[in-house]
Amino acid sequence: MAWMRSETMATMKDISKNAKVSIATVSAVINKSSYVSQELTERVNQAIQELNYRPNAFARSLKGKSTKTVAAIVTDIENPYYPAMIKGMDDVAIMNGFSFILCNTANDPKRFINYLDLILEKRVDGLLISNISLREELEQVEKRGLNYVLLNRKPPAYDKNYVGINNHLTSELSVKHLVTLGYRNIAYIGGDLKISTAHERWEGFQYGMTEQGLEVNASLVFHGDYTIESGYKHAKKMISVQKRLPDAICAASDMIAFGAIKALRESSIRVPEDIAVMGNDNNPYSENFIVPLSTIDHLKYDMGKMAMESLFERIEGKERGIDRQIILNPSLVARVSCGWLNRSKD
Amino acid sequence: MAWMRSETMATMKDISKNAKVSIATVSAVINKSSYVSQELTERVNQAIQELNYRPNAFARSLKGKSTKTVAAIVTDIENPYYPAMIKGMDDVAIMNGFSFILCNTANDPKRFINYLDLILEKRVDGLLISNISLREELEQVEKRGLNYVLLNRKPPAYDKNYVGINNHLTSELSVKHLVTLGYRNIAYIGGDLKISTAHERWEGFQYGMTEQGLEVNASLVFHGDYTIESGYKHAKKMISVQKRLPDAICAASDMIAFGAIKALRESSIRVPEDIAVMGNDNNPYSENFIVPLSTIDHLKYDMGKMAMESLFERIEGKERGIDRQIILNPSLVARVSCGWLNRSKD
DNA sequence: ATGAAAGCGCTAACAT
DNA sequence: ATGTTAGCGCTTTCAT
Repeated sequence: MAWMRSETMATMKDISKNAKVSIATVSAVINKSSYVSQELTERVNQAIQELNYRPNAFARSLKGKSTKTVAAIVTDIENPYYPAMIKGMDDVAIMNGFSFILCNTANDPKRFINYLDLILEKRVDGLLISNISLREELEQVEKRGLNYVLLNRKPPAYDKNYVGINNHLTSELSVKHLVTLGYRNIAYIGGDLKISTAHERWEGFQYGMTEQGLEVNASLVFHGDYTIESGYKHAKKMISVQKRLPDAICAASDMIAFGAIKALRESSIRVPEDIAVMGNDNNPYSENFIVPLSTIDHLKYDMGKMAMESLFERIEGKERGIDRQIILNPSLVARVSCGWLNRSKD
Repeated sequence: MAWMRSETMATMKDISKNAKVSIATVSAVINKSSYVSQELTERVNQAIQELNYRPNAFARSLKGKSTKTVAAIVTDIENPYYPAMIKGMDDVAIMNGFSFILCNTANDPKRFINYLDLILEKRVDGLLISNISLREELEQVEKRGLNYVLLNRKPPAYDKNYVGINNHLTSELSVKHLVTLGYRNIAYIGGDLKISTAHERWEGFQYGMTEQGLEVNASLVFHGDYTIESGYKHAKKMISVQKRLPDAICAASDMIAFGAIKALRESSIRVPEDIAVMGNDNNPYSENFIVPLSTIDHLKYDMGKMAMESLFERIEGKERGIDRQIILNPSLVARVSCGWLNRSKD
């Protein structure tokens, strides 16, 4: 009765009995690994249909080497930065006939370690990790001998398998855009400097300012984290402390920009009329934000895609697989939060 | 050399040799399945440390019954409706010590079938499916004898394992909110009626209108799909066709509302001053949308969570597991797109 | 308290 | 062209 939920699925043995052939023949038919006569092939296929047979992937990879499985550990699937990235990974995995285990740590370091062990037990062929900032976390990965590539964030001075975007350039682009539009007195609200991307964006900001012949005003620099709350808090502080507001804010993430704009609006300061705000990362929310946010796009889908491709090169190349870093270039997305016209300010 | 990426990991046999005990003893130590002397236990643990051993989950579930794995098939991980739902599922899976395979079909029916077979081959213990609308798709699942629970959407007249929200009520709530605020001439822009949720929301709208003693004006009703584009298109059409606009729009999803508001703004029609717009589903974008959107919250996280809990009941209860449907109640989230005050319109 | 050995479902080398 | 058989890593009786 094919329609019944059979507690134990049919096995090759069942097929071989049903089709009155040997197990090896069944295997040969399924894997097309050697010639089998028309007749037996049919009998076997027939039996497979009848018994609703599906090979057991475990038994298979017990013998063989590969489990045809890859995994990814990401810090927060609810953060809009990641879904596109995950889709990029998944698409490539599928394309290669691999299955893909997604592990969401929800920013819990304990869950991270648990996942590492789980992945080991599942004998996964490769692992993508989005967001390792601490060298110790990386060590946990390496000491387990996992085949991995890092995504997005990386620990200090890491120079191996990594795919990310040129964060330094994101800020340069921001500054250049702002300056082109006529803004010169620019505040910076950044992320946690312990995170590589935040660090790079901050460096890029300083570099960009210098390049434009501008000075970074230390009283207009804030470091927090990539959240709405942090952007809100620091903008509030800036508003209350400064007698004269800067004419632009360069935020290190769109979330920060959202928070800053909220704070600004609460004080009836208009964006972009009174002050320009530049985001960074092109969050899917940004286009339709209260004020459509000018920002820097990060090619998140491609990041995931290329990271997975890179991982597959390592998997294919077995032990070898030369370490390499892929750095994607960001691009400017001009919307309305920075205005469009050259305004002259006294 | 523990730091080396060993192509083949240590096995129980290796441990047993290293610790000079039998394989059975190793197994007993690892699973605490029978008493082992202090001394041997230590020797075994020692060897496990040294060889960096991790049990092979495959071999394990080859013998035993359960693979300790669940899967979920979702239609679109990039749609902001789902990440929270997925997190709910994942959290419960983790809690139960199961691993969780996420399958994203990207709305591709072929990928759906492929995933079904994959899941079968991996001998997954249970499956969650968000978004089956077609009876034929369900049949594919059932004929494979999979242990599943449906989420969010369901095929017509489906009365088995399902977790969703009361879509009928979402529209009732919308209408009631609108009417309370003084709106009476209400347009409806809905989704694809072949989708259960869209159908239910449309039914709920009609019911709600009647309940409020209002008539549904057929020329103000549009059915499309849950996208920005669809909302935009139908609002445009309405604007161009109607000599006199309704005083409110009830949209069947936040995306539709976004699109409608876009169209409205393009025609310099203000929201909520000139027309109120009500969303549905409380998309994470909505709070900070161009005009913060009043909408109906869907408890997406809980949907995922409860669906997974329901699935575990089925897994635990083996073959049994009574079929049941869990319907969550939505709630109103009043923001600015519908205004706050009772306005009198002639 | 410990160990030997059978067997889970499959693949692949070897026989026939 | 087809079948026999030895493992893969582990769990689990069953002996000792």
